[in-house]
Amino acid sequence: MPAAPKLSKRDATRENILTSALKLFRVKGFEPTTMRDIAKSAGLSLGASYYYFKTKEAIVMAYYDRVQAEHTALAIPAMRKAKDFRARLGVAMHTKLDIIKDDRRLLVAMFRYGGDPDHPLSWFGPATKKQRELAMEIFEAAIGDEKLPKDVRMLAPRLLWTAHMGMILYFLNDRSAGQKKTRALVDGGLDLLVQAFSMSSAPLLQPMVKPIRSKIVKLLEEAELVESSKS
Amino acid sequence: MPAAPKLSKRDATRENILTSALKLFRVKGFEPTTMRDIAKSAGLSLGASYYYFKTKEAIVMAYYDRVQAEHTALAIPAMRKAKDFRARLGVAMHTKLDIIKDDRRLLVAMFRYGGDPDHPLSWFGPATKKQRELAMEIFEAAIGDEKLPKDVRMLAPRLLWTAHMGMILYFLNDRSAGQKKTRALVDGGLDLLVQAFSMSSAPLLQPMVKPIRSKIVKLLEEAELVESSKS
DNA sequence: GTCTATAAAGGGATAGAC
DNA sequence: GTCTATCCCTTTATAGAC
Repeated sequence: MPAAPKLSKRDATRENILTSALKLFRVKGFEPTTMRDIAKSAGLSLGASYYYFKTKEAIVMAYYDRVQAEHTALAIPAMRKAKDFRARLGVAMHTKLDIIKDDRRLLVAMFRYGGDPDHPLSWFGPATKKQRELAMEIFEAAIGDEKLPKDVRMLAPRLLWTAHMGMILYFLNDRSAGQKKTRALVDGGLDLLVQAFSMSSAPLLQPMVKPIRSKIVKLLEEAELVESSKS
Repeated sequence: MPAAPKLSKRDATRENILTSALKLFRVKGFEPTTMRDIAKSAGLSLGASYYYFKTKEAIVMAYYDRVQAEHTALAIPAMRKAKDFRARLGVAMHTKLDIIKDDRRLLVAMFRYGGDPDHPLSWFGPATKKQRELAMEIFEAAIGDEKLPKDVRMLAPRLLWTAHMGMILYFLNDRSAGQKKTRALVDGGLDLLVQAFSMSSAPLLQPMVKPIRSKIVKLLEEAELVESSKS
């Protein structure tokens, strides 16, 4: 661990609030924890807490920024040591679960405004853009130089990001011990996915696969779910 | 239109509140509309409104019950007239969009607690079970007697329900005029889906397809995303 | 059973003083 | 930057009118 960087007073207070809030969220859940609880636990007034975090959800956002940074720091080096594509994908997904494993109660808040395009915390809005990009970089790295058709290569990071969102949704609802059902689903899902990738580039299957691939690409481009390749 | 069924006073008042609330939600959105607004607009006291709807979300739930009933009433007869599987699927999806087309602002409230297993309005909870089942019955009917492998046949309604949830999520975020991007995505998506179904049962492809199918079934059963077939 | 009126608990968010 | 006071809201509750 590097010498703890001297935190400005501002950052120290922020950190203090964040830590207190996460502790409470983990124990009581997101909704039952009030900003008054958080302020008290951090030894601050309610107003001061709002000075640092404009909304309760903003605290969860700050937590999630940290998750993303941690995920990058953990997954990228570990993937370098992984022996193949399948292994890299496993690392990408499982390290994410390792990081959030105790935080099901608080992650629900992240899913709250996904469907609401008018909300600043929408999944597709600018407030969450950096998080999306960071996450997608990890999947980018997981693919690495795996040999894939160009269009599949282009789609893959977003596909993996979407699968990873689904994984988190399943994880939130997974009451099995240690969320082992999620772990199993990830492993089985990735096996299938890798098989699909390899089929997508198998030379013998190209006559059947290629027109399907281009239909998919066209559909997603028109839906603006991926950026158009010709622009 | 059949002679308006005589509503009990209770039902008339409920209806009145619901109508007033929906009007406000459509104009102002879900969150900015207060129960006070709704009560005033319905010409009732705040207490009376709460007498009929315990929470603000309960109003949206009542709306969604109505959507489901309407969807059944609209889609089932229309599907009988449709000429084939693809057409029935198109009817199932597009009639849903027809019904909710002006209600993007209020449907966001339905997505709010989807990821939260502790919330009564969770997507997977008992409060929303009847809605899920009603929706799945429609997809059941859309499949009809289409010739499909037994395992695919079993999975298909849930697959379609999931796709339909994705459609709604896209729809909520679709700012194109008349949400025509959603319509196009549905059409293209269904074309691909039907192609996938037909490949799943094509005799020539069975050697390749069958092991994949059983892997998928096993995975979903273990994840309890479908009920086990052997029980 | 249906409703009004009213109060009050409790929480998110903000204004403005220090 | 930090605090107190305050606003407005959801929700619960109560007492009583019809």
